[in-house]
Amino acid sequence: MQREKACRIYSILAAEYLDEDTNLNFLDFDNPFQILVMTILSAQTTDNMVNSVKDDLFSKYPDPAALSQAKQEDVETIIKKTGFFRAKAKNIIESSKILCSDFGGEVPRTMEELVTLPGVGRKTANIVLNHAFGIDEGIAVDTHVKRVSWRIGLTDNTDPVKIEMDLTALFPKDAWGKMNYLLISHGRAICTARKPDCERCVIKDFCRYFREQNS
DNA sequence: CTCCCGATAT
DNA sequence: ATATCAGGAG
Repeated sequence: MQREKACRIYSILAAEYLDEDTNLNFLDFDNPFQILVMTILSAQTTDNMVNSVKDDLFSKYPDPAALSQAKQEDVETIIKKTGFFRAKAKNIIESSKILCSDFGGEVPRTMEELVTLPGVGRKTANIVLNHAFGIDEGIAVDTHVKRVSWRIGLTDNTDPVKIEMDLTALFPKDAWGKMNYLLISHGRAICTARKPDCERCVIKDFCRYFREQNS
């Protein structure tokens, strides 16, 4: 994929999904601690499901100090709807302990430090860096970004790290956060996993998958 | 690679 | 009934 073509795709998607008021968030957070915890909870569930437990979770555990001392069973009950609740409860409690012991109770601002937290991989770290601190370290590659960028032909890889390298090479740095948002928006609305609605797709003329379906 | 796990769409 | 959802750890 050439940069010029990628840039064209970006422009079309931006016109479709971005306006001046778009905040680029799917998770409803108030501070870095919240976006960190909520992104850990977002694995293999919907953003709406994570947003629905926000108030119950943070009214009881508003900061790392409080969550680090929580009973795992109590946290499990609150976050159960998000799935993987035992592993996630353990991870957000343990991560809170590390925030207190190693980072002065603050969310660290580097990739290397963030991925030391249990439940935090490269995707979650990229989300925290971009949304909490406005840092474009890379592009968060989740299931939507992976599927849509592969279908379009922005990448030929299936490994998330390689996909991220392809995408960051293709787009200017100040577009990385927006590209993540655009690919997810398009993946949810049109380029769905099961039955993509190619007829209503605004970038079908640039899409490898659409071309192959009609050949 | 498997496991973690509930809610929803198809 | 089964695939899928803002993934990560072992």
